[in-house]
Amino acid sequence: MAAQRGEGDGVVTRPQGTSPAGTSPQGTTNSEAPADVRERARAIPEAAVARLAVYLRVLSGMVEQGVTTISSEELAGAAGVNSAKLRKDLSYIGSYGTRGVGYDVEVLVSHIERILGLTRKHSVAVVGIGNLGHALANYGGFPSRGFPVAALFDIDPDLTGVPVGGIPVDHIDDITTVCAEREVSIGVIATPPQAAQAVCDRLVSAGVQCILNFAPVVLQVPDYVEVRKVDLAVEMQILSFHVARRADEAAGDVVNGIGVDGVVIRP
Amino acid sequence: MAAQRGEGDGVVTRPQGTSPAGTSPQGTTNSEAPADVRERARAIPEAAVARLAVYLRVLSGMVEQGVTTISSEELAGAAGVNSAKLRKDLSYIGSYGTRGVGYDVEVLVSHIERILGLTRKHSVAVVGIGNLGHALANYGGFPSRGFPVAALFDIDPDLTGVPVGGIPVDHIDDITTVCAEREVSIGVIATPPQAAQAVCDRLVSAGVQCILNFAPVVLQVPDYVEVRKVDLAVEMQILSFHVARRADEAAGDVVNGIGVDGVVIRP
DNA sequence: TCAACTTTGTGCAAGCGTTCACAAGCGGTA
DNA sequence: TACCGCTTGTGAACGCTTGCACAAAGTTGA
Ligand SMILES: NC(=O)c1ccc[n+]([C@@H]2O[C@H](COP(=O)([O-])OP(=O)(O)OC[C@H]3O[C@@H](n4cnc5c(N)ncnc54)[C@H](O)[C@@H]3O)[C@@H](O)[C@H]2O)c1
Ligand SMILES: NC(=O)c1ccc[n+]([C@@H]2O[C@H](COP(=O)([O-])OP(=O)(O)OC[C@H]3O[C@@H](n4cnc5c(N)ncnc54)[C@H](O)[C@@H]3O)[C@@H](O)[C@H]2O)c1
Repeated sequence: MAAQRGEGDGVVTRPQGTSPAGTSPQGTTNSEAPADVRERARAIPEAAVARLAVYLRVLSGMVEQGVTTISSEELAGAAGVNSAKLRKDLSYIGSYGTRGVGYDVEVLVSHIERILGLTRKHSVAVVGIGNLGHALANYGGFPSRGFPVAALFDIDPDLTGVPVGGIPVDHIDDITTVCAEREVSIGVIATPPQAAQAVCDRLVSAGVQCILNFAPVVLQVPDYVEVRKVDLAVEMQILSFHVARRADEAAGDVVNGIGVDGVVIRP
Repeated sequence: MAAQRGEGDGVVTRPQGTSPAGTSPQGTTNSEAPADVRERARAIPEAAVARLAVYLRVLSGMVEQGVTTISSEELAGAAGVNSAKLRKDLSYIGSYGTRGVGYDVEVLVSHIERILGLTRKHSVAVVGIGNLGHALANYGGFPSRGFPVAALFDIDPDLTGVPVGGIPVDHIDDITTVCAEREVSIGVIATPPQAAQAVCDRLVSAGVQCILNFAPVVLQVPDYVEVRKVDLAVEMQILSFHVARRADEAAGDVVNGIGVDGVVIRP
């Protein structure tokens, strides 16, 4: 079973856990034209991929503001990273900058989109149309970024046929046919935790190979399926850890009566 | 400004970006009793903290099932990690296992809770009671894990006073007084992206030092504030990247007519 | 054309995090 | 008590990620 990644791995983490759990044994390929692109894509570190998505969002904003050129320093500032890291990240996808000038925003956007596979459409299915499922189905941020929500599923017969965010809910039992019909490539699990593994299994047998899981459970999937998880309780607990650590530090400083300079708990 | 961590960095996380951007200069503390606990807490890698939260969830399930003792191998399986990693993670918080036997589930639970700071209560405020905010306010998983939702805020006057999930929504202008009154320690941002930085600034001046951000923006905060972000579009794009990579590999293999054995795209 | 200046792309070293592998320690058994 | 089998805890090696620092490569202006 493949390990799943997410948040802090923050993360998160990712996240966060980042070993590319044997998606495939390295087949020595040696075709001519697309080979370098493939090799390159394969070589991009997971951490860099996550940041590329962030750069893409920032750059899209820049395009809308009419910015045509940007330096690594500026982009790094806007994305909240070190500029050396940014340049290294961009170097994984090729050399598209101009020394002395910076990067052409549109060129960069199109190359990042290419690397992230955003030139294809990725239809999304949401399973579990409860509180969270409703929010996801209504969320405009998915379709606008190339991830149209194409199907909704629930086990509750009262929901079947009811349109949410413009799409009628299908019964979970129809998952295989509907997913095939609408070419769903990403499944989102928003069911109660008890149902998550079963739903996951059904998604996998329906041919879905990418899963985003909101249920607080560790899903078991075959190696060829990619799972990412979003676990809000875990996020909260990481924040809690930092609160505790900071409180302990403060307590220690008070005990010592030292009052370490530079530490500002609340300025 | 502190960098913010989240997802995958995954693995996330990171999850992902994981450098402890100078929350404080290392003050050399040397008090006696609690010093080792503090030193230890400080030394736990972020990635390990995220996993400890997962172990805790799994262990809580075990307690309910009446399991009293568990080996690293079993727990690792249930948490989806390698058993060596699990043991190392647990070693960061101390030596509470019994060689030849395993770990006492309840002992482990209480120590992880202590390290994660879950012995204190962490009140949560949600800002932006729209689609997502409603789901979060109604989510039972927060209070049940020691994160009571104590306040809700929105800018929409029509929402003010309306109870959501049992708590009446307050106007964003009252954020400082209400947060102080209810001792809010974690702020959750679920507003549109345009409003996120302003909301973040208000949370920070209200004394909130931990922020969980759902808006797709990079927040700028002072060093002493801890930000974690949940960015669903980024998660989707990471999944998309893997689809693309896999498709490229498959294409390459087909071009070569090799058909690398062991690669199962869809079994 | 040339020099001064700006910014990219990257080799390299240091720092983390993961994994291996095994000694140390514990419980059970004869 | 002495032995055996099992499981923990961790030193050490490895590999990924980060950040520095600088040569290479471009622009601008004279
Ligand atoms: N609400 C939140 O803000 C939030 C936050 C974080 C995580 N989560 C997690 O997301 C999941 C959903 O949360 P929610 O608050 O929307 O719960 P919910 O109870 O409101 O909704 C769950 C939905 O799933 C459906 N369902 C149940 N079993 C199913 C099955 N086998 N197949 C298909 N559908 C099924 C139910 O009919 C219901 O409509 C939970 O696992 C929860 O822990 C929720
Ligand atoms: N809905 C989702 O499933 C989803 C998923 C991922 C990310 N997000 C992100 O979460 C955020 C919220 O999404 P949503 O779908 O709930 O949006 P929404 O429009 O339904 O809700 C936003 C709410 O924020 C309130 N608001 C606006 N400005 C405010 C301010 N200055 N102070 C306080 N409140 C303010 C609005 O009145 C509204 O109630 C967005 O940034 C979105 O990108 C949403």
